[in-house]
Amino acid sequence: MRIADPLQDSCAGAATRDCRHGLATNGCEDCKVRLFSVCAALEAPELEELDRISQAREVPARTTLFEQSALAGSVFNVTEGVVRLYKSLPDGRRQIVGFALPGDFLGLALQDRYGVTAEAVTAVAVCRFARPAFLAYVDDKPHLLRRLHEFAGHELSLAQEQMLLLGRRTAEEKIAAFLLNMQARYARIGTVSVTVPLPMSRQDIADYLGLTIETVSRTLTRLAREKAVLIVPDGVRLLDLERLKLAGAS
Amino acid sequence: MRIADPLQDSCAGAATRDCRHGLATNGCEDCKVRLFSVCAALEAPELEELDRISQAREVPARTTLFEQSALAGSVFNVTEGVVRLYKSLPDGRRQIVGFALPGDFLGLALQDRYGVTAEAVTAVAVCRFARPAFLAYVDDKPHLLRRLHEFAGHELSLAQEQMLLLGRRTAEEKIAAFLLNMQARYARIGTVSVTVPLPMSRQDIADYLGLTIETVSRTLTRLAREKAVLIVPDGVRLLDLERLKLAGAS
DNA sequence: TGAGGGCATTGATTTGCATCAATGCCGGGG
DNA sequence: CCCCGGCATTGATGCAAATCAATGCCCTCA
Repeated sequence: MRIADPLQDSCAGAATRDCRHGLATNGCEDCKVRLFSVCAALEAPELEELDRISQAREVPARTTLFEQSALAGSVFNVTEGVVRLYKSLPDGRRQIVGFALPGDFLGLALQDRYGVTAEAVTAVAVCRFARPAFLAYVDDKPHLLRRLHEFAGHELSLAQEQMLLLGRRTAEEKIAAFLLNMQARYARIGTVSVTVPLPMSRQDIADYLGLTIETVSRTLTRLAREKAVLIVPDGVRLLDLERLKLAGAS
Repeated sequence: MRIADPLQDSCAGAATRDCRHGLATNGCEDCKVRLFSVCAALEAPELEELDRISQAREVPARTTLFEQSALAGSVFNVTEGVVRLYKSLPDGRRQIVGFALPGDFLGLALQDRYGVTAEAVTAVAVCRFARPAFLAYVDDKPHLLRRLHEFAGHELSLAQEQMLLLGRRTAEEKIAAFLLNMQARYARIGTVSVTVPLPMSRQDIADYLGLTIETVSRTLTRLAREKAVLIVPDGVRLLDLERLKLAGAS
């Protein structure tokens, strides 16, 4: 099966990264570069152990990786594709709390149950760790623990930023912030381009920003009409960054 | 100075808790019970070291403990009172991302800058740790690191729940969920009562739930009119829990 | 090739909450 | 005692975004 590659756009040459477990940036045969990985320096014996407890897995779009309130049996590192994380209300209302891109960890909260559901938006490749093995591996490595903790802290910061967005920003500000944020995230994993890939549906974007599909669509077309963006297949080209930053600034 | 005590309400006898640093539940002279503290078992020598790097502090209402994007120099544990944590937009819009009650930690994200501003809502007592000392103390104690990490994971879960609330719930659902949540939190620190203390202003509640003061006020009076709650000075008495849970359930 | 389903766009209309505005309550200070 | 300022409540009105509804554009598949 061919894996959809969100990195391919305008970055074909440099996009050949396939770190299997996302935990190292050096010493690992499989790893090229992963700037935002959890641990920047693991030694060879540790890496071998890591390889033993990790398991690469590829799944097609719309696959559920784990479900909210299920027993948290695995920790995942996304290596290819996009995953949506969401919570649902009994009546079907949905809030996407984040999109995981290559390099992101899932289930790191280290609680006994998952707090969200994780679904592949595109075809996805992940590296799976059995939780007990992962915990055992991590437990006597303070530098790794520290790093994981910082990672969690960063996640929390992002969540708080998203609360500000959901609670206090207008539709246009939400869209602008979302586009700029996606561009920044793709840039970090190697896709530097004014064209931001948007592999998720309008419904996903709406459920992430606390809007409806119609409002997302209208706001995007308005931004396009005003020459702030250009809507292209599966993405958006950012034209007037100043205009967007004006709306989306933190 | 007399410290305002959110625990006093209907719990006068059991409310004599004054854990100075919030990091232990046994072996510590100063500690009575702190069920949700970070570490349930620290040994005597470790506690002495902890005491050396901690510093009790009492501040009046409206004091700023730290400001968004300031260098994170301290970690705090709240021992008395209520603290609001918020982010602001340049034009003054504000989103409160959480209220810290006794036992809660502030600045645990372990990033070099604070992501939010922390202000005392009531008079507040905190235990302050210098960050470098705290990090040094914690660094070679894997069990503590683990516990801190779990703590951060829990925070993240709460943040995600709040995103669902901000993005997808109606005004009435937001208020109901808020009241039930506050009751649960006070119950955990010893105040078991149908009367939930609300030491923060309507503006604070509005900024927490992504509403306006007027909507908060109207929704509360509607709930009161419908006999779901009874509004009392500095708080709300919950009358019809079923009705509230119907609206506020996760 | 054309029926049918999924998704996005666009328009018309409604509505939940915000905004604007007035009043009331209370506590502190002269 | 009364004035004042801060906060909460309540009512009238406005508006941004939701809802309802129609259309179009791919796809896929028979």
